[in-house]
Amino acid sequence: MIYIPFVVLERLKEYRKILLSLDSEYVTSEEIAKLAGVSSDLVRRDFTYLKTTGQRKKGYNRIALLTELDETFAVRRNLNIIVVGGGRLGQALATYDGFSSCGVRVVAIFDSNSENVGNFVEDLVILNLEQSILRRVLNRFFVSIAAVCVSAESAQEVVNLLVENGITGIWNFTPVKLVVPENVVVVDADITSSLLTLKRLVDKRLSQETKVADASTLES
Amino acid sequence: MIYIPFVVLERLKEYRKILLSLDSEYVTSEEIAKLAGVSSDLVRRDFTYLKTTGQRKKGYNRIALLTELDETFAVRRNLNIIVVGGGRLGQALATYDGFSSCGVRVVAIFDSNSENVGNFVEDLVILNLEQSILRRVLNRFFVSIAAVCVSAESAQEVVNLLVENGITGIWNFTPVKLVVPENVVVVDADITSSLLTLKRLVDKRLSQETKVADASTLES
DNA sequence: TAGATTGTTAATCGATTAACAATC
DNA sequence: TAGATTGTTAATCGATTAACAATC
Repeated sequence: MIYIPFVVLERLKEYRKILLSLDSEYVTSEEIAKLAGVSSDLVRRDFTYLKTTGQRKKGYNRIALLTELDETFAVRRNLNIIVVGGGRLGQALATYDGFSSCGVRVVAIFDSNSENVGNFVEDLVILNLEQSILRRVLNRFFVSIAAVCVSAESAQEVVNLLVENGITGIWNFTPVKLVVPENVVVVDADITSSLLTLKRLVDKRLSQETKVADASTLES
Repeated sequence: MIYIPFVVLERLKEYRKILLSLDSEYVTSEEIAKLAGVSSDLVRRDFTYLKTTGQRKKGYNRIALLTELDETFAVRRNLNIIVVGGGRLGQALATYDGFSSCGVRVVAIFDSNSENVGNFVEDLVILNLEQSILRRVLNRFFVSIAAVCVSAESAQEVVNLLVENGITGIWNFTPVKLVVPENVVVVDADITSSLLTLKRLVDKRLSQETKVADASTLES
């Protein structure tokens, strides 16, 4: 597996999304660049981390690029995960359409609230988050990844239980900074981060508008 | 508003999360650095973008730092948004606990599926996504931001409608690359991006394990 | 052919780290 | 005081851009 710098990976994901939105046979670095908001030089430079090469005057074969990007992100490789937390978010996640096209399968959904246990979320029954059941599911389906959608208050406790029972990857949908052993990986996915980006953008725009208004006032 | 580079903003969000997870009066750059997985030099350098200064031998006042970070991300400033899409994800978002502490209020939830219209999501009724109703809500509550949680298929169409009616900020929960006019901002929030990060990490770990296994095989 | 586009080298720019004086 | 920690300067490192030869 070739090492690819973090910033490049982030852009490759964006290029992938762009390629999925197009439908022509060939795309040029310039086309991709425009949609991604970067320079075409950067796009070509990023593609040097891939094996796929372009054709002069034509550009890159869109499907070939997509295929390699899917390999880069292991899209085709099947991955079984569990969802922990049977609230609205957990349910939304457990039934997320996009998983099938990314090789992800939710094999079970857990909740520690006995009110939710036993309820159906489409064709999955919410299981009691309890050591023996958890272990059986993890072994049976070779699960090492858990999507954690519980309340902020119980997040760390739940994660501890998961880790004790062999989970080595946490997909963290809570806003909590989780503490885990070295061998466990946390990928943060809660919306706070993008929310703060949004709020700063709105705030920036407001202050710019104020500036513009001030300027016009001065001019008049 | 002081300009802060993108990468620094991303780290500031992480520091904020870390500071929220601690409870001491003072924190040192070293403590934060350890939890964030960066060097303490970098933390101090990042803090030069803020007005808050530390105290030698003591570190930084945690609350003072948090207060300034909250200002940086406009956490206290109230922002009214609408949620578009009344499915599981839309419902999860409309009832998201974290909004209140970030100054965000969901003032309405829309859906174009007549089956969902009229249903309650806690104390909000799902409204019909229709121009006249939309306009009235946007004017009444001074809304410029819409969280879009509709299906991938209808995403672009829905966004067009929103933009035509004055929405200038899209919080995009669909995996679609949206096309919008220049004056409209899109902040992507769908989980595909973090999912691909997760899958690559898992894949990397698997290939490392294979390598280790190979090595031991060779040794034996 | 001429024009368009890739792929790559060299130059620039920006971000991180190393180092350390200041000082609580 | 001595030790710990900040804040900043200088050195390094890495990432982006500029430029252009190759060529379809």
